[in-house]
Amino acid sequence: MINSYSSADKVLLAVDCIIFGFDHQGLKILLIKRDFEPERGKWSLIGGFLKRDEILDDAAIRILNTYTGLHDIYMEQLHAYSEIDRDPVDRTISVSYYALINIENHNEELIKNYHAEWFSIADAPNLIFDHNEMVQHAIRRLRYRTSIKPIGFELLPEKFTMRQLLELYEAILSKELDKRNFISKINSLEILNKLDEKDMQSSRKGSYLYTFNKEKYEEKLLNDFVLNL
Amino acid sequence: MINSYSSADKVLLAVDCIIFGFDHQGLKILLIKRDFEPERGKWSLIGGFLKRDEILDDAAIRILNTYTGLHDIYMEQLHAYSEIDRDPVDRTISVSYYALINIENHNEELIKNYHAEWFSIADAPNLIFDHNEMVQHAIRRLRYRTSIKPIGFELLPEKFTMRQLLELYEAILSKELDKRNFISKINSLEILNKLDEKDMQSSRKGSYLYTFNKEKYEEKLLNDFVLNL
DNA sequence: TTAGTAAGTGTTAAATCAACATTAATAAAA
DNA sequence: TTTTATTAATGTTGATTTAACACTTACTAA
Repeated sequence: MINSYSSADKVLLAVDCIIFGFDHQGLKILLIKRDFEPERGKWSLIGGFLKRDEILDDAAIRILNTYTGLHDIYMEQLHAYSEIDRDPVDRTISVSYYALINIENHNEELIKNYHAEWFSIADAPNLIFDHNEMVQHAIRRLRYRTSIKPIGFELLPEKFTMRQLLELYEAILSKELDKRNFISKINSLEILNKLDEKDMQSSRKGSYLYTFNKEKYEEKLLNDFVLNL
Repeated sequence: MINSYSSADKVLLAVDCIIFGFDHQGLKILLIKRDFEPERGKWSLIGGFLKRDEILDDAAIRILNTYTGLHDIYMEQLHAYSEIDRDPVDRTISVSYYALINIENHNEELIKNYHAEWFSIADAPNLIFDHNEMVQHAIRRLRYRTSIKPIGFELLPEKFTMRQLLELYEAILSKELDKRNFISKINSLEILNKLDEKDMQSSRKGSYLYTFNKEKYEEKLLNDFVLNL
């Protein structure tokens, strides 16, 4: 009988988070050095087990909060991984989530205590289980997301320069973009506020700072568009 | 301790399949009238439980085969659903898959025995649990898929007319398409073989039959493109 | 005052898209 | 055999979008 609750096998359900951040060095992910078995001492994604009274989205939020201290983070479910021996201890199915966070906002204390660390995508260490695959999958998804929704609000500081935004897009898409075309395409979305203030760090001339127009940004988040960069 | 296997709760893991078919009436899904509790007698997606020695993809294949007799079907994982009481019997997380099948190829015997039936998307009955949501989600995904990969090979008979292909796209995207523009865009993909044979059912003039060029089709499946219809 | 550096800014040719109507082929009916 | 009815097949054009490209400006520090 195909549909029998009694004969069905129960499994552990884990949640693993691919946490993306962005700084002057590019796109990064937050990894943790495991101090528990199995694979103690190796690097892995941040994860945990689903609780009986919890939905997956909440488990992802809880896990992210535990390790970073952050609330109200943009997260999206990605995929369920179910290879039989993906976790050697017990049959565990893992549902991956990716999160976008502002790298400056996390709780450094917490991160240190958990032996977590930011790695540039390019030189991240090898990860346990199928976590490398999860990361690759998440990058593909992030790239896709970038083509149909605005991005940056979650990853950039409140005030940022056009160059920072450009470099964020270049990091995600991993290709060079034409500065002038980029600016006019971004401007056509009408999601930015240009401030009167300049950032004087990067050049003698100084570059104007921008913020996101939260209302318009969120409207665009809901209604997908096509952004050809 | 956040990472403790012993204290973690195990759950049932189900797989539910949104099975799409296409015929002269449009896009359809295969539903089953449950003859087991809970919700006996109501309509639901075709589903089952994950077995201990099975990965999710294989469970989906097994379930689809059980109800339709079909092998080698295009399937894709969609999403994991985890609301606490989504299944009233026991805590069950369900991973949905969508499948594309040629509606003429299924095993009618099997389908009848299981009280399964094809419904047009538009007038499908209300479904149990969160299955309505799963269907909506699957339609959105199918629509997206259609914009970046070729479609039709899985859903149409081996030989088909340009009109059938057009109507398939119209059904999926639920909008009318310009025939001439559609044809030239499809032709530019170079995935069709035009046969010397005509289908005389639909008109006095008769319309040319096409087949998919399997190699080129599969190449396009791998390398996403943008198809603006 | 000068030199150096990154910021800021528009134009154009090429490609793509969207809108649109007439002729062709055939079978059935007269 | 001719006419009629029906759907299939086919290209052009103006509008829009995209991609490529280089010089001037503003400011600081020497």
